[in-house]
Amino acid sequence: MNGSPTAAGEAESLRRREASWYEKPSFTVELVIFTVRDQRLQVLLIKRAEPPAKGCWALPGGFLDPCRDESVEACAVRKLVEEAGVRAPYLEQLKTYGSRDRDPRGWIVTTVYFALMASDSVRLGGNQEAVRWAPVRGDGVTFELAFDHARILADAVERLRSKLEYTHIAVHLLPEEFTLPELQRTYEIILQQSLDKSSFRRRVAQADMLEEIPGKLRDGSGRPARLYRFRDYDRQTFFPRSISRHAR
Amino acid sequence: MNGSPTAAGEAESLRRREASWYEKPSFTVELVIFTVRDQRLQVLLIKRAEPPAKGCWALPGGFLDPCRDESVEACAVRKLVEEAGVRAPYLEQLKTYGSRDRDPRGWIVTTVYFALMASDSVRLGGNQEAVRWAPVRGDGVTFELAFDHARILADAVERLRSKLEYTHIAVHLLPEEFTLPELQRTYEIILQQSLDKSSFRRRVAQADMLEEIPGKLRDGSGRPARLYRFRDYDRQTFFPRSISRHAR
DNA sequence: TCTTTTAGTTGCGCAATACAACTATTATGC
DNA sequence: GCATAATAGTTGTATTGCGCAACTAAAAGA
Repeated sequence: MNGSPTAAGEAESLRRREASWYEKPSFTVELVIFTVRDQRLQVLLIKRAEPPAKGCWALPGGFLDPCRDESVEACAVRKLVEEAGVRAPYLEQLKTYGSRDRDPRGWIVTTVYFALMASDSVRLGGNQEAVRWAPVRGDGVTFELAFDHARILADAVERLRSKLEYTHIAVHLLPEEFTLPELQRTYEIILQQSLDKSSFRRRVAQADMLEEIPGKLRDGSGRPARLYRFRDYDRQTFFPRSISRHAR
Repeated sequence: MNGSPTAAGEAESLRRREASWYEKPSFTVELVIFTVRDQRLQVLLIKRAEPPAKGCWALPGGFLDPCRDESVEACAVRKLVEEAGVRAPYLEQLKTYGSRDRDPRGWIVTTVYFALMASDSVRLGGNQEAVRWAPVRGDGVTFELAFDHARILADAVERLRSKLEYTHIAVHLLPEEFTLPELQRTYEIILQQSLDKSSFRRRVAQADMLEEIPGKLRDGSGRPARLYRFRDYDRQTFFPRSISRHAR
């Protein structure tokens, strides 16, 4: 964007800006799409149809198109629609990965987004056999992934878990209407530990993020649970414990 | 990295990968370098010597060099040395910004890193008049910045504040040896609120991140304060309160 | 109607916290 | 030297929040 303050740096930067032979790194966008199905956290993968790593499972994504894409985020939204056939449940930038050795084709910079969606809202697009949901065990899947995608997935899982600690994003993994036991089970599946019922409900109530849907109930084998809807898609903070609490 | 699953998408992606006329977006790295000086949070800015936005203050940074830079992070480290003349106090990836309209030259993708450093460790490189520390008021500086840098700075300030809530990173804004009152004042300056002394010290003690430097004291106008050193540069977690606490 | 199953609430003991008051150690002015 | 100011650091305590377990509630099915 701008040169370094040294004269040499400026000259070099200027040369690069104007020289058409200057080789830019390639730029791609990839997605880590999570859902919870069959009592497991799952991630959407695509079988690569072209080399390199042909036949390997990989995260969906591809090259940014400066003509069609208004922004990196718009590119991610476009790929979300193309790959998973969904609109915009929850999309957040995860991190950008870029180095000389992560792809045999050379210098590639990749900005990774992670998305959350309810499993029932997914309509997988395109060739069904080249797309799959893979259950997450520990910090990744049980088989090999192309390129550095195992590392990326591990980072995404870690981010998901840590955001669960202090935000409400788990609601985006459920359908629009859900029960508190379902919400708690979602937390437990992802965090891989059971939570205390009364403490969980106290937190949810304190945060005041859900509104009850009057009258409606969802029934299973026991007493039916009340239905709730997520109220505020903008607010994110959840946790009453932070260092600001020391303020006086 | 790979094409979409549809036949049309694959063909298009293949064409792009192989066609040399395909125009990639430009890629740059920029830095938000924070320090605390004169009881204020300050950010390092550079006066642009070239158009566009010539003469405007902007965040330091520049184009990635695929020949010299091993990775995006290595590029950030290089620019940190070039611009601020420091090694590696604390460097973290903030976010990637990319859209058609953020720079008049066209599609530019920028990965922004934010760095923390002690003000006494800074040796500003190059032309002194083109480099300055600017105090942060609210979520930015009091004057205009080039491009979308005001937005980027606001995001960086927000990230810094929120990380202060649950990590130790404020220690990187202080010299290697510091006192607890200095550390607390650093938190207060950035969070813009006063904190309770005994609670603050309890937290620091619980986290067990500092080691006392025996004997040494730093004296001001009253009783001298004990000196401490940061122990562990790797660990990050700070906060005992999280939803995992509901586990049983 | 009795048992099972799941939902949802209540009450209590323990532990963490906020707040305030206290002690400690230096410099400074008389 | 002694009182005072200034800052560092500790201690005590009322309150709050939390984990835990026991309880009630509402459905299905035998």
